Amino acid sequence: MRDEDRETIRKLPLFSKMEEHQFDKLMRAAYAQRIPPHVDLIREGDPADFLYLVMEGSVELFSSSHGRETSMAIVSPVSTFILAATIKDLPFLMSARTATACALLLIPSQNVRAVFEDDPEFARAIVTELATCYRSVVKSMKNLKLRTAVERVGNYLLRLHDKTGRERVVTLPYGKKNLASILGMTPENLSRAFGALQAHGIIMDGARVEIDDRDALARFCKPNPLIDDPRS
Amino acid sequence: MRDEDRETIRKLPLFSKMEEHQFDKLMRAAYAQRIPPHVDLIREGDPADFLYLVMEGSVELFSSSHGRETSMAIVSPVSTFILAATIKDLPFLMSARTATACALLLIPSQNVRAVFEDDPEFARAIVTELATCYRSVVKSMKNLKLRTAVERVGNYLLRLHDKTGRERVVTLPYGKKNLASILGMTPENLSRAFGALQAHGIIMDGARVEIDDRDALARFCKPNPLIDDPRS
DNA sequence: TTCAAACCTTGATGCAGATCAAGGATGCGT
DNA sequence: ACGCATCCTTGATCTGCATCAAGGTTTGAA
Repeated sequence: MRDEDRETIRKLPLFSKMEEHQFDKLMRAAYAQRIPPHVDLIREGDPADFLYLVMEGSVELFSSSHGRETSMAIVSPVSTFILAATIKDLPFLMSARTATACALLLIPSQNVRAVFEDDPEFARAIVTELATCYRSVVKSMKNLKLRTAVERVGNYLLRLHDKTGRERVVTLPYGKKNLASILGMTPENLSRAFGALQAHGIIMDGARVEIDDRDALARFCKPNPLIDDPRS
Repeated sequence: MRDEDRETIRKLPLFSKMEEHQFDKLMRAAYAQRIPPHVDLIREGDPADFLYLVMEGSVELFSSSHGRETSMAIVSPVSTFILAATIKDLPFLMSARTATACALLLIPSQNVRAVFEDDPEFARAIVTELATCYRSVVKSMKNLKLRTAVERVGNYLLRLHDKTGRERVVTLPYGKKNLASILGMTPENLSRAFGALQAHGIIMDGARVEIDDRDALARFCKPNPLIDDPRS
């Protein structure tokens, strides 16, 4: 692993307060990987042998049962996934695949659990991380159950608009097929949703989206901080 | 608080390993309440002033936004709710109301956070609790997205059947209106779902359900441990 | 016992979104 | 430039579930 990466990781809330030698122990056991897009990483039901850290790119968490499949969440840098399974030493509840090309860091679960037992600061940091994960699943469940497909797309655009400094034009960071899956709908429906939103302040042009009238968009899709605000 | 309750609480995984004086501190600050059914306890967006423990009865977590409402989870004894909000000192993401008459214990969040800082064993226990909560939300999201309404009802019956020692007859623990909400559908549809399941091994009679052919039921609604098993 | 209220069931209809199908557009290797 | 594959869009149809409406049943109070 490059020293630069090591420093980035060390500064993450999850690792910043732990003892140096414990951090060393984790990093020595860890290894970095670069993975192309659309590669399967883990399959639900498998034992949680590693804790994953997404350094670059994005990973899709999804789940399937008896022929149906659904996307559960998208993980962006820099954050972990399957922390809960790692800590409880239980099988994964979700599968994961790369959405884009990724740089990942894998830390053996055994080491994570060992340091978790030894280093109270690390244990406390894990609490915060898990609480964040928990709240983010709750939020995405609310997003899904309380909104129509068109509203979900609209709110997604609003968040994207915020993240990119409210430039007039935003560019979709994924292919529309992926995006549809992330937003919990089929590609066909995403297409129609974009079409419908053109009556509410946006202008579509391929992957470029012009936010022409943000207020109109917001009026239509009613953003709610208890669903959309990533900090709350 | 009665000594008996105190002992029950002390034995919960969340509290069993913490230091005695820290436990004392929490319990002195806590207070017990008995609440009738269908009473609102907290409203989403409010600050998380207390951590709640359900000692008896059951509590429904739900959420609403712009006129729509949806049930998110049901909390049964003995467990906590809104732990994540308490720890992070952020507003609730869900509202809560009693589903049945309840005995609750309220612990001021400040005290929880203080002990969390002081007692590493408590911090570690919170990790386990949060990981469990996280996994249970993921499971209910999968239940919701990967199954039809009829399948959800069928799997609910299978779980109920297990919990009551696989007696031939099970009794529904809630009114059907409540049950519908818990299972994420309208009362009308729950009725129809019970009707549909009579072709797959059950015989309905009001709140009594006769499990006539468990295998047929299971064949139809395809239980999956990664959704249904509460221990995994 | 009777009446009212709540609960439950059943049928008819409506809507959101999935699925199916086909026709562009775009990109890529040769 | 060509052919081919993938992606994206659009329209038609289908399905699951919600909604609306009405009738039946249970419960509890007077």
